[in-house]
Amino acid sequence: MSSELRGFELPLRLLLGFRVLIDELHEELARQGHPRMRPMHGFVFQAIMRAGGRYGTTAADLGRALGVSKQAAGKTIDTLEGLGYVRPGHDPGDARRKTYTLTPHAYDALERSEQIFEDLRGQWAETIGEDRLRAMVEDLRKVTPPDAFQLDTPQWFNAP
Amino acid sequence: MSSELRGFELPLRLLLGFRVLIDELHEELARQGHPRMRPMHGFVFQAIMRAGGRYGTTAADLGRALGVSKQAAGKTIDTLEGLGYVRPGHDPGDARRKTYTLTPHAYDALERSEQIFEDLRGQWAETIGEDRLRAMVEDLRKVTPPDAFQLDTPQWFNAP
DNA sequence: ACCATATAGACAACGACCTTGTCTATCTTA
DNA sequence: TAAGATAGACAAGGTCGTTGTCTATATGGT
Repeated sequence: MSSELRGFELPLRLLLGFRVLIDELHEELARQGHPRMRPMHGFVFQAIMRAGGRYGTTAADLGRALGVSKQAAGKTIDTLEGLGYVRPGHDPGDARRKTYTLTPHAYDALERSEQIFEDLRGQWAETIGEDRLRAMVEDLRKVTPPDAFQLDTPQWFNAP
Repeated sequence: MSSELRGFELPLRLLLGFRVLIDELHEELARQGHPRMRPMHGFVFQAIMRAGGRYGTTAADLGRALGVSKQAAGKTIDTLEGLGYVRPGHDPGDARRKTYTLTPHAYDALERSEQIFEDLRGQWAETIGEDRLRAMVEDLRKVTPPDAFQLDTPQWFNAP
């Protein structure tokens, strides 16, 4: 950081911290049988779990959960289906709904992600101290919205 | 956060912290005469200052600094020129180079950004304590690369 | 001084991902 | 039972990135 731009350091370090964790996560996931999984997908998996009804999640549900159009969500689902992470189903009570549920492959990715994040967290704790790391997360919770899931990150970053 | 996804909280909070700061920055910048400025642009301004030669920065320079192709950097520069943030110049020693420099309007945006970030930082300090905030940045410095400027964030997030 | 190589920039084609709009089928509700 | 809402399919278009190609200009070895 140049000295004349001191104020930029906080946001920059937050972004870099996120990137470091996500990059290392996906390097390790690639080694563990998930080479095609993208940073976006973990968020999408969680949105699919949250947004779904009794018989699964539709593209329209997912679009609402992610803050994108149903068409965009539909294309994301097509990609995930091609990668074997979701599988189509149907809602017996509503013939319009084409639902999707996560496959065991997706749950495997989520479980491995959880383990890898815990390992990375352990490395951070070794570097900065367990108490300081706990304080960091606790403090970030105080300054961020409690239940944010509409990330829509890619577009947001340089949207019109 | 659901309890079964505890490991996701650290990266998620880092991303949300970044988003909160950037969103509030740009809301305020919009009020202060920079309504068309995008999150990407602040990074680009800094890259233009860093990457440039004696007579300014070329699209090729900027592309290298940002980690994108010279064509993509050229389009970004066209946008910034249209918004009045950069102005073309030339290098008397090299007729190939079409250089660009930041305009006073861009420096105005950078100075206002600096001030707004300091205000936001002050709000965070009130919420979590000045010492804890300083500790957070210090700790993040220990776990992130010291001099990262190849953010290429939009593409990275859901690249192929 | 000369020629091979590298680089800047312009232009074109294309791909990924998002958007809006439209259409039909199906569900819900007054 | 009819009106309105919603799901999904399809098409067209925008933004932003990519690679490839071409010309003009520098640079460096001979």
